[in-house]
Amino acid sequence: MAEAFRVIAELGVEKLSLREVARRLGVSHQAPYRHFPSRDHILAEVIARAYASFSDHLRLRTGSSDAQADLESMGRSYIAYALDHPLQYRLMFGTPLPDPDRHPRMIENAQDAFAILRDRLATMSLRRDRKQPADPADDALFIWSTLHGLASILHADAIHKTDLTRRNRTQVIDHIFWRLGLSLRP
Amino acid sequence: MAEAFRVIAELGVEKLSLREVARRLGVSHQAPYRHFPSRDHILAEVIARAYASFSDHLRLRTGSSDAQADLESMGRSYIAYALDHPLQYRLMFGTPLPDPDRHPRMIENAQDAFAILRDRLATMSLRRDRKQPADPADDALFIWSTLHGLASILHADAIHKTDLTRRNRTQVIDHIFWRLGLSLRP
DNA sequence: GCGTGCGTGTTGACGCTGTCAACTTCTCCG
DNA sequence: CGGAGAAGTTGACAGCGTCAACACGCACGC
Repeated sequence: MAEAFRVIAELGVEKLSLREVARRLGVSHQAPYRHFPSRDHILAEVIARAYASFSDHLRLRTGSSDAQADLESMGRSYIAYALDHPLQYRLMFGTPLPDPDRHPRMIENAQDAFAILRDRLATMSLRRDRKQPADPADDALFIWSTLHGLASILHADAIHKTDLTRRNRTQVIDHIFWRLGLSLRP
Repeated sequence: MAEAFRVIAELGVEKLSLREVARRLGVSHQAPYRHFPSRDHILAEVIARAYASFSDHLRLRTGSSDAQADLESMGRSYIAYALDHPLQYRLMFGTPLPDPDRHPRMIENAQDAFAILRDRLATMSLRRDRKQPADPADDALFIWSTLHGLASILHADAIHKTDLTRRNRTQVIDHIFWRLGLSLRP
């Protein structure tokens, strides 16, 4: 698994091959096949671990008592993960996933990660306004959308250079969090 | 090109192969090579056309005089394209792009699409509040983030079934546009 | 009128990949 | 002690991208 991840890091997902992994480990090209039914199963497992790592990162965040501050903390935690672990983030959200029906563990971990955000945001919504009529999951999706979109754009920018590159990233991020705060203020 | 796109539609990007395209067209496996230097060049061209199609779709939108309504119109136009052309959208934003440095045309078209949004939003920002200190490009990025995030989530949801599937998509979309409107109101 | 590029297509080969099958080796437990 | 099963190995096959060499046909300059 570790070697597979290293191959992805060095050569990219699409260049991941069982034979390359085996070669690096000094074993025959069929040895990995004793542990994974197919190449996609290796990839699915790598992605599943990325989701787990992402979930852990979100869970470990220290919560704040103020709802607004807590939201920002969670959002920044999300973005921080995306920026600190670009490879994992791209694997989770920027890569055609191997046939999900065949890899339930991967999907479970993905849903788990989203559940953390949704539950956190749901309680925060309630804390902010007890009589809020809208489904808190809708707000969770709204925030998730913005966070994911921002992370994706920051990544894409890292690859091909839009004119954003020269702009100060932190300024853009701050601005987006400011707007996000505005939209959720009662 | 058309056949290549068809192959992607039927079998997925990762299964696109020059030989398959040639086979379907009834020519030898090397014939496509006379028109494209490599497989990545075909893919890059398909993606470049997707960006062009996306730009056209955004440009053809009928603008509105009211800034708020115009924003919503543009946003819904964006989401409509993502939902009506899931394949193109995934090619542009959900696939590891072939080495961008080697395919400048693809990047140009991508930047063109973003420029449409940015320019539109910039003039709208000015119309809404002439003394706004923040860089309108920041707002453009904020909105782009939310739109792109929403589109990505709607797509991902179409693939692996999060619990969102049962919820009413239009309700979620409406809610997000409502929040987006709130965040931009002066 | 004729030759000659050149665009297009073809065949064949190479090394890479995933995957299947058969064979070996080792370890552990009844 | 013997056998079962896990793990590794070798060999094969088809599919892929790509390089090289060869074949056709049309359009243009002498």
